[in-house]
Amino acid sequence: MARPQQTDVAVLGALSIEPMSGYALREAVTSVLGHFWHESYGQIYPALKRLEADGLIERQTGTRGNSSVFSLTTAGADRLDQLLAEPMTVDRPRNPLMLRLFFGRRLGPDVCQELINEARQQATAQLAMFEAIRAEMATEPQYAADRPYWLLTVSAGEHTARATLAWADNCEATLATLSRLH
Amino acid sequence: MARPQQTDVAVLGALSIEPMSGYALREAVTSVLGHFWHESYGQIYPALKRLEADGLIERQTGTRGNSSVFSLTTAGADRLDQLLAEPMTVDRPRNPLMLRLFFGRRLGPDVCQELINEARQQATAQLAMFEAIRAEMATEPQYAADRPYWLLTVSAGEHTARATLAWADNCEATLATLSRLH
DNA sequence: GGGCACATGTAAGCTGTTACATGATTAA
DNA sequence: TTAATCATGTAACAGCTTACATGTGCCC
Repeated sequence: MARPQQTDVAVLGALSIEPMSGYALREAVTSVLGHFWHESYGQIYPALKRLEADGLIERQTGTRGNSSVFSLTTAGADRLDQLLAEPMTVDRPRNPLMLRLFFGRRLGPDVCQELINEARQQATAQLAMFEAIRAEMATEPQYAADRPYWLLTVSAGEHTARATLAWADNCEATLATLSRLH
Repeated sequence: MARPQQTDVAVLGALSIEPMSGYALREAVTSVLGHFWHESYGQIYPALKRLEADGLIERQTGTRGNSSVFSLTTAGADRLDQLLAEPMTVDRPRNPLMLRLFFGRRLGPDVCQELINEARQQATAQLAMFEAIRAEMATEPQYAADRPYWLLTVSAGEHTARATLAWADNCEATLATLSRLH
């Protein structure tokens, strides 16, 4: 069937920025790609094993006893470019907040308002996080060539978060009316 | 472990609006919840079987030979309310477009621009779809009590789509500059 | 010596998709 | 009659999470 190996893109991509251990890879994916991507250890370690067996990455012994540092091989870089150029898999959305709001009549306007308030708080927290990411990037001159692309994803996150806040404001008025009619 | 059964929420929820067959259920989920939810036959039919065995839904013989119409039982309605009130599962984001743009340096500015143009077209198509949904809802007085909640989800989709368009405009300027430096 | 962060990996099991198999009804 | 749509279901498999098992090195 060969669905594009999305995990491979993330792993090879991260190692293309700089060599690191599986643990650091997970850290990097969580903290840097966290707002649009996710990988668990159960995905990462088998992926590293497979990619190593395929000659796409190389393992060097790290500074600690049992630790390894993985880096891209030439074949790995080619494979990454090939994967990046493949058509993207359609994302099948599953938004549990929307599912609840759609059946919101059963929950009532006040519970719906609480759910939306949660979403608002998350969006606010995200905007603060993006602010911090921008500040941090400005202090790291070594990634200058990648930075403009990274900022595209930060900007996307900011636009989405601000859209959530605007939407939440809209909802508030509607739900207040419904609540008054109780 | 008992992760909340999200499929059950969608199935019970849909049947709470009106009784229907498994096939119609799939249709309804795809067309009505499509912009924020998804279910496949491989999920729906086993779920219907299980929910029937648990006495949460009832099966009546439909108009066609082998067809069934499912409707909520009282226990099913209770279960739905219970599931809706449960905390939402955290969504683990996986946005293949952002993953590609993050490593966009390897693709180059022109390919990135193409990817963003695709996203823009999708957002435009979505806005047209939401327009159509609003028009259709206005002609269906029987769902008046649910409509305000449904419109919350439509509004969310519209805000997100407009945010995508604004973001795409932003990106275009950045990428045009990068392209000129080639 | 104890706790924490770093580090690697596996196994069980659930979720969800895809492809397949089958058949009824309706409209052209 | 034949194609499209309606309709039900299963089996194989891919993807992913969680929990577990194990160990190192550093700092207090």
